[in-house]
Amino acid sequence: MRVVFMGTPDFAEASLKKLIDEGFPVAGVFTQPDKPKGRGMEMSFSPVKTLALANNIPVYQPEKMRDGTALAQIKALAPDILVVVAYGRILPDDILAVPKYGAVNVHASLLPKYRGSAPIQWAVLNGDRTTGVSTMYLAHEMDTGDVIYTEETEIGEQETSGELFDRLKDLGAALLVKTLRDIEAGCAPRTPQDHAKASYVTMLDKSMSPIDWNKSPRAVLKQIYGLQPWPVATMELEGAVYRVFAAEYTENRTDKAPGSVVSAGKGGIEMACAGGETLMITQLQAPGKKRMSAADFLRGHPIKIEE
RNA sequence: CGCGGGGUAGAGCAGCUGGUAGCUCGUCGGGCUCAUAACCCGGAGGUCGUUGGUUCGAAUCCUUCCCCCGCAA
Repeated sequence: MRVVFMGTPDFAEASLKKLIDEGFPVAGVFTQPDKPKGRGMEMSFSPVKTLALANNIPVYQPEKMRDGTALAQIKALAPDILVVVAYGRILPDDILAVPKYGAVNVHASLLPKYRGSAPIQWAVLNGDRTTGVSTMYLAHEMDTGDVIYTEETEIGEQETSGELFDRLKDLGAALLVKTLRDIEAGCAPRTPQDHAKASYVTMLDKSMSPIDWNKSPRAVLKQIYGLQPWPVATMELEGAVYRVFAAEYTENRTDKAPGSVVSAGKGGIEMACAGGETLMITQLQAPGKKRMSAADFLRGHPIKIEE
């Protein structure tokens, strides 16, 4: 089964690696054009490109998908199937129609829930207990295609989006292999999505970072873990904005207004939330500093508790 | 040359209008206590990231490089 792979970030890299390891012939790889990244704006390759180069797989990085160039390249590669994982581009129908088995996609949610850009993060942010990965056929509209397989997994109470991301990319890769094998064997199921139950999620942005202490401790905690590794929840303390990385539930109650510091000690910084409940902040990062435990932070930044 | 913050005892910080360094915690020893993440007394621990320079003298001023962090992508 001759494969052409399209993808860009590490989530896609995991799937490509699995395909290579499992012996699928990958005829070519499409990935986003190189862009300057990081401090110093150095040019960098996408994880998928780096992996493809290391395996001597031809890499294609078209700027446009609809000017015919990409279509010609794909036709020349003559794939049996097109595998698209977090490529970051909408593919025109004429490209999807090239391979005889069509185009399949790995999506990090239990479709039709969480169609869109950041399904993993939103599953955490919304406090879901479980989520999963799905493989589906690509359709004209994004994430609406028929589902092939899904696999569910639990979300840890204090699991960050990044950690969940790492697990799901491997689950997705394994599910992709199963999907391709069964498609080739002709025994892959094909289940239309229940579009009435569909939900959509958008990309995260920094405006979601500031913590609203008028929410429940669990909602705040999920915000803290869901926004990692990016854009990271933030809180204001004595005039400065801190990035918050970890928190623990408490049994305590307080009369103080949400957002007040209830206590600050070795256990962390205890903040008042909605309904008199509190949440213990245990790891944060001051501007220009590395992230550190709240206890370490307090040694150099004693906090005055207002009665 | 994308913009900016920072590198000082094990940890977190202060000192930075130049005169060989201080705070909190930790650690070690002793004391007090039924007891303690409590309290008291005492001790150890730092070539102040690196290179060169200015100076009678630099953590403090200028310079080289390294590393960390945020923004932007």
